[in-house]
Amino acid sequence: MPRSVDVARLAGVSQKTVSRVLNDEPYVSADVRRRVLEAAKTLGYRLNSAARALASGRTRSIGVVALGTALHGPASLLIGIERAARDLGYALRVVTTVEGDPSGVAGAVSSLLDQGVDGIVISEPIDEGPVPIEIGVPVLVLGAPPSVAAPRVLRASVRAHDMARAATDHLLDLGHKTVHHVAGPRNWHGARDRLDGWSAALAGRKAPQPPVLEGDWSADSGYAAGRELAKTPGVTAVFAANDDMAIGLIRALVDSGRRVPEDVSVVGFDDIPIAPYVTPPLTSVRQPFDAVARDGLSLLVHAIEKPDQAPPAAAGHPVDLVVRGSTAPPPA
Amino acid sequence: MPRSVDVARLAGVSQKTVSRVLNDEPYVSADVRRRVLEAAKTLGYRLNSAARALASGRTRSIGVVALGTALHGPASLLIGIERAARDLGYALRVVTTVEGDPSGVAGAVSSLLDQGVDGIVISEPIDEGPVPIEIGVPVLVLGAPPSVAAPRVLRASVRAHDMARAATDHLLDLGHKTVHHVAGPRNWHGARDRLDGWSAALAGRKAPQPPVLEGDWSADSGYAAGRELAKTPGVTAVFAANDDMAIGLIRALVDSGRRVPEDVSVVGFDDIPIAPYVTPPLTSVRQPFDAVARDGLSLLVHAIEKPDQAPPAAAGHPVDLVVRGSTAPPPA
DNA sequence: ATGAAAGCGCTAACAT
DNA sequence: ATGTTAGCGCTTTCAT
Repeated sequence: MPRSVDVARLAGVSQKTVSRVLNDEPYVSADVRRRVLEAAKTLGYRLNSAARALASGRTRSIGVVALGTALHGPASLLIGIERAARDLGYALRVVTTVEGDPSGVAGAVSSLLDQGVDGIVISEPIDEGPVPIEIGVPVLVLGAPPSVAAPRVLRASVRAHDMARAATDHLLDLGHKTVHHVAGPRNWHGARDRLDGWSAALAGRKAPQPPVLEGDWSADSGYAAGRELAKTPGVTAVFAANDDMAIGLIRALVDSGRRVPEDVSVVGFDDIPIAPYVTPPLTSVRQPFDAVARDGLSLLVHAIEKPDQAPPAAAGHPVDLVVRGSTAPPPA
Repeated sequence: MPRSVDVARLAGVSQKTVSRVLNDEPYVSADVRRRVLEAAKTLGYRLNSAARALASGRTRSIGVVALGTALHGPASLLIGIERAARDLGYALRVVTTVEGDPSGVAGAVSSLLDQGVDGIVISEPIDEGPVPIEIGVPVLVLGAPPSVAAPRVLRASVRAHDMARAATDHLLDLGHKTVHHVAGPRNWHGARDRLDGWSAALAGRKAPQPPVLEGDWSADSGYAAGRELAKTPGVTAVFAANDDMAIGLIRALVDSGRRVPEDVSVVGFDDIPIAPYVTPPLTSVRQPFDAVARDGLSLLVHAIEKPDQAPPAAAGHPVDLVVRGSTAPPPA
């Protein structure tokens, strides 16, 4: 493997100058820069990241602690984090956790610290309690209210409460007297936020609060909830906590002889890629995973690179309700 | 941050001895070992991985190139890879690619090489063609036939062909004259393997090969295929290339007045967590993602740590067909 | 605008 | 069973 001295020799400059060029530092003449880059290319030279990390004290990498699940939301968020990190010039190191393992998050954080990351992202959709470990680098907590000890703790999340409220308000605006809710598992904070947003919307209109059905995010649990709701008199509008459940719900309603949206309107949550293609096309609220990941990571990188400056204010993404064919005014 | 000399001083030994203890090297007395570990704990000492990597030439990390999708299969495999790597004592660095980006895989590999990984896993369910970059470390290719240049190229994959064949044979064994197939997207090699296995099973029994319907992995595309099949006379058995499509397919059949499994039997593929809980419980073939990840990574780690020894033979996991309520003999 | 020298904190090779 | 001595390949600091 060629080293920077080899490049320097070939380009006829000092090793330090090679370092300058490769790090885009100022005070290098255009001619020298060109020669260095050419020499590097000729030799197939790559900067040694371990040496750089040792000398500079920074690894240019970010660690992520994520729940090991293939569910749409968590997996999409992880992908968003990777892209955002890469766009900001950071590599990503990932450690997954298992639901219900109490020491999981702390252990994962510890292994990231061993690897020497410049910052840590904790993306745990299920609240696993405080993280009992001292973290010496900035931390970004996604979704959950942070309960970690670190020099700098940032937070970013989708505005699930407002999004759920908008979904519910949309149904109320159409004239529905109230809106039923098929919630996600209680221990997911995202599910709780949606429940609260739904509840707040109903309270805001003084609409009655029907009992909540709880699913497990799967289309099938939505189907079961739909069978239940089809038996319940007076159901004209339902807000499901994710699109999969909404799709199962619609099938159950249709199987039970209720038309969607003529008899019952349904709103989902996530706006998954197939939402426009189901029958009827699903009204949903888009989860801005990429945007949240981008905003969160830019906060984190800011904290890493400019530790003494205050973090820039989070933008806050507009709620993106996508109205399609699954919602309509209630039957006359 | 404390360094190993600090630990050495506190424990009253040389710095090298600290290194020995922390690396589980032989020739350290029990007493010294205890003292060193205690001193390390007292100081809250962590090995500096950059220094270790620089001195040893190894990073103890593995890079993964994975398609950036939240679909069940790819996401599950990624999680399996992370766990397997961690169990083997390696950290994971992840780079995602975007479908259809021709230079994506090469670029991702290049960025992993810059980070200095000891080995690379390429987990791309869609064939993106050969990877035009020289890789100086062992490579594990998951699923696809490898077309990369590296000192050592390993491969691991689920036996999708045999699994599809077993699923199809199961239906033929029940007495069905033939089996229809709802395939995945043509550009996914997993979809092609399943198609081939299905086709081989039919050929093996000299059963007629009905035209194939192609879905996009979603329950909804399965539903569309089901509507189509419900119109086709003589359909008594269907093998769907994944469980989501199978579930949509069943709903479509039921919506069209066909009973499952009395009139039509359906087999899925993946054995996702909810497969036992749908109605009727879904017969499926389990994809052993964790096992494949484990096997593949142990091959890779072997190639990393013992470059001159031949790789151990891959075990090859038994096909795991889970028979549930969605399959039965054809109607009389 | 460029270069020389001095580490960063470990592991490797060689003592003892 | 333990210690000593050299680097690993960069960045940093200070000259020029």
